Amino acid sequence: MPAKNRRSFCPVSFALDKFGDKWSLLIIRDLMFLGKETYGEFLESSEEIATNILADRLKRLETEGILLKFRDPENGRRVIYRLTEKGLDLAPVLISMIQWSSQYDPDCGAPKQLLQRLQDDPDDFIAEIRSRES
Amino acid sequence: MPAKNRRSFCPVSFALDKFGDKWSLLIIRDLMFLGKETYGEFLESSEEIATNILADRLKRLETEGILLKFRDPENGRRVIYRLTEKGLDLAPVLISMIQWSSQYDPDCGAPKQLLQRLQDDPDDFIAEIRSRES
DNA sequence: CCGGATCCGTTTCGATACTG
DNA sequence: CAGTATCGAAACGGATCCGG
Repeated sequence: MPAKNRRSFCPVSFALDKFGDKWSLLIIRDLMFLGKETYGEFLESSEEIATNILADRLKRLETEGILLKFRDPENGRRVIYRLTEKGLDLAPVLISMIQWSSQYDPDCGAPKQLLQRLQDDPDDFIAEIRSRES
Repeated sequence: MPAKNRRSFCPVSFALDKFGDKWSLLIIRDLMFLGKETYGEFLESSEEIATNILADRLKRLETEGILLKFRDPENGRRVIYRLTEKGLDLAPVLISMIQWSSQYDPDCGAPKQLLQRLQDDPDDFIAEIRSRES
């Protein structure tokens, strides 16, 4: 049976407060699964986020400690965004969303190979995400 | 390395389109973890959703096939909402959000016992959610 | 009463144009 | 390339009303 003290159960709303809008998780997906890391690359995503919204969400996610921002040491004009540990720890959330979507829309674009791997050994996949540099 | 065909990778946005707003996942949480099943019970949640927003989200989630609505056979005036299979299959998403929140805010209200159980044997917990009647 | 629908002031979002 | 500024559109929240 469910918990009695309903008032104090708010882990879901804690998470939604951090990334529960229309765009934040898409940015995190870009970083985690599509290897993107610059403002311009996020803009290229098929969902077509507006520039002001993107800037706002990047700022908020940085404030939340989910991603961090720094200049490319090899190209001072390039700004790079990267997931922090806290952001990388969102991998299971993204993965379960991808699995659910694939179950109910097989044509949603998740590669079969990726799905198989996520099912067989998700921890291995997460480990790879973490180890990825540049 | 990330996939090349970025255009066609949209499982995350598929999911967000279904429940990626401020309220839908909170309703699903109420159904899945707090044993709520009526309009009035959803209104009592600490996030204080407005009546018009609640009605709209319930309708949308029903349209998406995530929950269904029917009259209480034992009380014709009572309307009951319940998760469908498709809705129950969102359990891993909710669970990973709860785990993430608990990791970064231990005071967010997830009972230690629940967390332990989710970590030890999540499938067992999901099975219980599924088997729950009334 | 319960489960909404309607109206309306306010906040937030987002498309576009523009800038350092 | 990486953002701001502006301004109309949409969503939200609160109050109130309505039907069974």
